[in-house]
Amino acid sequence: MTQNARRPTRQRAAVEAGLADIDDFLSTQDLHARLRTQGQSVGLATVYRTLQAMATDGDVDMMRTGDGEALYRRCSSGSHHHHLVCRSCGRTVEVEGPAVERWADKIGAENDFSDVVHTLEIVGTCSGCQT
Amino acid sequence: MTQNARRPTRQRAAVEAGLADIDDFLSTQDLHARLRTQGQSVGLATVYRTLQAMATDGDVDMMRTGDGEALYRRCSSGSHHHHLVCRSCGRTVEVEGPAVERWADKIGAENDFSDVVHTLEIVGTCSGCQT
DNA sequence: CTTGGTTTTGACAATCATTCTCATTTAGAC
DNA sequence: GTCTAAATGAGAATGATTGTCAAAACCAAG
Repeated sequence: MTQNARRPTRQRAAVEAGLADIDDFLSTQDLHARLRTQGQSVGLATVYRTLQAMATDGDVDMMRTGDGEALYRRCSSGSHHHHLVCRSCGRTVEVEGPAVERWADKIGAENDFSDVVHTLEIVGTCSGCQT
Repeated sequence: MTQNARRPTRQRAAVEAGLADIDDFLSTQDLHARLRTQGQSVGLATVYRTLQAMATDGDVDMMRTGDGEALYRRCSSGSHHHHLVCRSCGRTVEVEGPAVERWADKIGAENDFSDVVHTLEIVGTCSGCQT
């Protein structure tokens, strides 16, 4: 399914390297800015294209902020997990739920869906942000 | 937390009525267009504000398309559920997972997060769209 | 029924992430 | 080197969403 027919280019390498530096989710714009700061010259459109391609190939994790912005993070080598995010300060806790994974896969199978993936996000107000 | 201090206005009623007509998810823009077609005069910004308010108050379901667009649908009388969406044709199946609800709440509580809500979406390719 | 204070609305400008365009530059194969 | 398809980049274009702010609607009190 995942066509690894992507060409290795300087820009792609830069994106991968930039992603490797960071442990958090960051937006395409952020990554682009970072690369620029580091003196790497990569076009914004290219960063968009590359991140999207990597997401489709499963090479990075992708999630969306509450207002629909796409965030990417280097794939923590297969360990699939989800996030508990504070709606106020953005603090993020990674959580795992094996049961959820199984449940999602089962639901997909029951309905004859293939290549099933799922996104799950828990949002709340963290203790530090409660008035 | 959810202030039901919203004022009943003609526009709010129109939005609610428009939503009641439809069984599917539709975008703010769509709803606005529909209302216009029906001769209802409601400003676009108002539809945005109203839908968002209703979503916060839990009066409508909200989900996001793959490209981040917000879709709303009249809340099927409080029954919280999730969606299995076909990445190709957009066909949507509603699914429920009580265990997931409990799990999400537990995770929130364990981390001292309050007002915990969660979003979960399962995406796959439905049987009709498999090459 | 007026008055006054507040909330809501609406038209339109402004934002801003993302996508598109298309000429130019590469990577890879021969 | 030569050729071709894929990749890039600069900037324009798109399009959903949000901001602005004066005018209109709501509600409670007089």
